[in-house]
Amino acid sequence: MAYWLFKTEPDVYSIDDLANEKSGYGVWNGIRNYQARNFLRDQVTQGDQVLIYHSSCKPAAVVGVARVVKAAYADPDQFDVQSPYYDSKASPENPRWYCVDIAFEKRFSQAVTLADIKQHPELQDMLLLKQGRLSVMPVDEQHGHIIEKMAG
DNA sequence: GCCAACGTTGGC
DNA sequence: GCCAACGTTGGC
Repeated sequence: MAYWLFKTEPDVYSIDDLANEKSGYGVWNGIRNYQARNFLRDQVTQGDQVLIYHSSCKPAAVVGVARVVKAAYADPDQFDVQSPYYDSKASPENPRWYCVDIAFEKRFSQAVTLADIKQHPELQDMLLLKQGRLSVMPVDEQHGHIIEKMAG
């Protein structure tokens, strides 16, 4: 069972928005970065755990956990001319971008901030600290456990 | 609001 | 296919 970290800007879509989805799950779409796309398309599996990370806010932090309920499928927004995520080079026969469905699992009583992670000696190897701009990334299982423990 | 990191675009 | 210019992300 793999761990992932998904970033989101809480102003756009927060963990509370995910928790409040009437359908019981949220569509994780709008990923338009090839490295993140490849993880999403090729490796994110139903049942995987996802650390939800709020970015571009004070403080940036891992705020809770979700679970993948549906593996990658073509992101419908890439075909929607009205959508900001529209991509003229993508077609249903040849999709370029993918999304997954995730279900809210829990919100941490205590968010684990980026500063907390930077201070923890055992978390120095996290991709989060090495590649700041990646929005979907794998997390070592040990690292995931440490973060869950820090959240109390 | 600034700026570093880094991905993408486009001219050659 | 190289690389400069440009745009975006995201922490501070």
